[in-house]
Amino acid sequence: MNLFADIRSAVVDALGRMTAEGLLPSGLNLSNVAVEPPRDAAHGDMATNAAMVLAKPAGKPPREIAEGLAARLMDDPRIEGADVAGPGFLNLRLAPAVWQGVLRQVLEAGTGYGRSDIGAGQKVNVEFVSANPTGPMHVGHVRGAVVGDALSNLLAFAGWNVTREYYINDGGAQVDVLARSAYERYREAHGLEPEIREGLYPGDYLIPVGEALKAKYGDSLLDKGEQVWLADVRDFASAMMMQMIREDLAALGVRMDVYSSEKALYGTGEIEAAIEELREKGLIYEGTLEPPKGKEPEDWEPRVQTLFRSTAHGDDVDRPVKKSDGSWTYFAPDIAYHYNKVKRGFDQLIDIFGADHGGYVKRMKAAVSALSNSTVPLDIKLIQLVKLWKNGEPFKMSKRAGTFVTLRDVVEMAGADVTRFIMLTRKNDVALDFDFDKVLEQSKDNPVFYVQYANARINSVLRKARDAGIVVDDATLLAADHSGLAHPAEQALLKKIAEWPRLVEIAARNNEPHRVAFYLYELASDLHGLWNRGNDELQLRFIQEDVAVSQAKIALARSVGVVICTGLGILGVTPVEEMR
RNA sequence: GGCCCCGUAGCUCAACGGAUAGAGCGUCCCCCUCCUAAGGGGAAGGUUGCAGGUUCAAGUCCUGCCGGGGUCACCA
Repeated sequence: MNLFADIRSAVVDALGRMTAEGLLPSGLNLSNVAVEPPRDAAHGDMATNAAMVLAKPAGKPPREIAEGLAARLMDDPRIEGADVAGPGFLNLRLAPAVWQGVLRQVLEAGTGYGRSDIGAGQKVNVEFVSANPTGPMHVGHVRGAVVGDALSNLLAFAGWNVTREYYINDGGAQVDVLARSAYERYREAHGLEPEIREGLYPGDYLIPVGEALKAKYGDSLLDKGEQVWLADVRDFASAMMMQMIREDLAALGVRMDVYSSEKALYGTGEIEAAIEELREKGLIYEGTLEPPKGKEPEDWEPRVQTLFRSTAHGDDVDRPVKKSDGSWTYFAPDIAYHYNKVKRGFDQLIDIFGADHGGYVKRMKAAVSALSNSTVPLDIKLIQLVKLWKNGEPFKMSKRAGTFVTLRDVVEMAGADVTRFIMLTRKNDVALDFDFDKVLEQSKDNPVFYVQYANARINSVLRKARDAGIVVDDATLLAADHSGLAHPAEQALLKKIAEWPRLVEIAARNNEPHRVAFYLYELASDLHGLWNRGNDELQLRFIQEDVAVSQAKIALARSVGVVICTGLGILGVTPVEEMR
C-alpha cells in the first residue's frame, strides 16, 4: 500500500539482478537504500540513493551503478523515467497511471488507507499523564495527554498492539497532604473554620470532598488525631480525585486502557522482587554517593544508602532506592512498576514525561535495560511547557482552581478538538504557545480551521454534485476513469495523498504524532491551492459539465477528504462537515 | 559545576543522514462574472549560534565552546 515501499522493493530487486549478473558483489548491506520524494519536484517523483550508498562497498563509481540500476528499473511498467543526477541520485518518474491508482487504493480502503503493519502486532505500552491524584488536571497535563493519546492512535494505525496506561502516584507524601487538605474541608462541612495552612492544597475542588466525607463519616472524625483518619481520608480523597481526573480526560477525549496504582505495589512484595532481581544481577549495593560536582547542596552529608548501579546501564551516577530510614525512595516503586510492564510482555515501552522530569530519563532507561536484559526498549518523550495567552497577555487565572488553569478551563474555552490539534502543532520537545484568541479564529492563521475548512469544502463539493444529479458514492468514484487527472496541480495532490502511508510509518517509527498534524496542514494547503486555481482555470474545478470528468475530479477531492478524516482521527479530532 | 532539551528567514516553527534548507505570520505586489475570498498567487528575506571532526553527502551524527530553559542524594 505504501507506494514508496513498493518502488523500493523494485529497486532492491533490480540490485539483486545486478548482483546475479556479477555487476555487484553479493552480501551488500541494503538497509540504507532509500526511496523518497525529492525536495524539488523538478527531480522527478521519487529518488533513490542506492548508487551512492553502495558505491564504496561495491567498489564502483556511483554513476556506473546508477546507470545499471536505471536500465533495469525501466523494465518496470510503473517507471517511465530513470535519470542519474547529481552525485549519483537516481531520479524516477512514475507513470501517471500509478498516481491515479492511488485514488483506487484510497476509495477501496476508506479510512483504512495508510494503515500499516510495520508494528507487526508488537505489544507497546504507552504510559502518559500519570498526574498525582491530588487535584484536577491542569494545563501542564493537557499536552502530555494529547501527545500520548495521539501517539497511541498512531501506533495502533501502524500495526502495533497498544496499551494506554496511567500510573497513579498515590503512594507518596503528596497524598497525605491531600488527605490533610480534605480533612480541613471536612471540618468546614461541619461549619468549622478550615485551617488551610501553608503547604496544603487550597483549591475549592476539595469542598465537595469535605461534603462527601461528612456524608460518609458524619462527625465521627472530628477532633480526632491524624493517626485515626489519615489512611481512610487519603484513600477516599484520592479515589475522588481520580474520578475527577478520569472525567477530565474524558472531556479531552482521552481514554486509558489501564490504571496502575503505585500504592498497590506496596505490601505485595513487587518492589522487593524488582530490587532483588537487580541485586541478583549485581546492581544493588550499599554505598555513599559523591556530592554533586561543582554546586554542593548546603546540607550535604555523606550517607550510606542502598544504591542501584544505574551507571552500568548508561546513567551518570548510581541512584538511591532506599531512604536512610529504610523506606523506599520514589524511584523504587517506579522500578517495580516498569518491571511489571516488562513482565506483562510488552515488546516496547514509551513514557511521556513533563520536561521537568528530564533528570529521570537515564535512570529509568537504566532500570528497564537492566530488568529486561536490554530486550525491551524504553523511549521517553519529554513534553515541553505550554504557555497560555489571551488578549495578548499571559493567561494564568482560573475561576475554578484559583492558582492554576485547569484542563477543564482549556477545554471549555477552546473545545477538545481545537485543543488537541494545537497541542500537536509542535514537536514534543519545543515549548508551545496556546493563544485562545488565535486558536478560535476562523482564518488561515489557524491551522485547525485551515484543515477543517479543507474538509468542509470537499463536503461542499459532494453536496453540490449530488444536487446536480451526479452520482458520487465511493464505488462510483472508484470506478471512474481517473486518467484525465493530469494537470500538475492535480498530480501534486495525488502525490501528496500517495505520501500518506509513508508519513504514517515515519511518524510511528519515530513516535512523533506531530508529523501527522503537519502533513494534514500541507495536504489542506494543496487542496486549497487547487481549489483556487479553479477560479481562473475552469477545467480545474471539481464539478464539470461532463459527468464522467466530474466523477474523476470528485474522486480526487473525496480521497483528500478521506485522508484528512483519517489523519484527524489519529489526532483524535472530529472532522467538521460544514462550516457555515 | 554535572546531566538533559532547545538554538534554522524580522517573528513562530518544519525538514526518515540526501540534491538549490521549507511553511505560516509580518513587509511589498497581485487575484472575487467563479463549487465557501473563512481562500489563493507572486516578491523580498538564510554562513541552520561558533569552531572542528565522521561521511560520497551534516540543520540532522561526534567533540569542544557560546546563548536560553530545565534539572541535580533520604520530594514524588
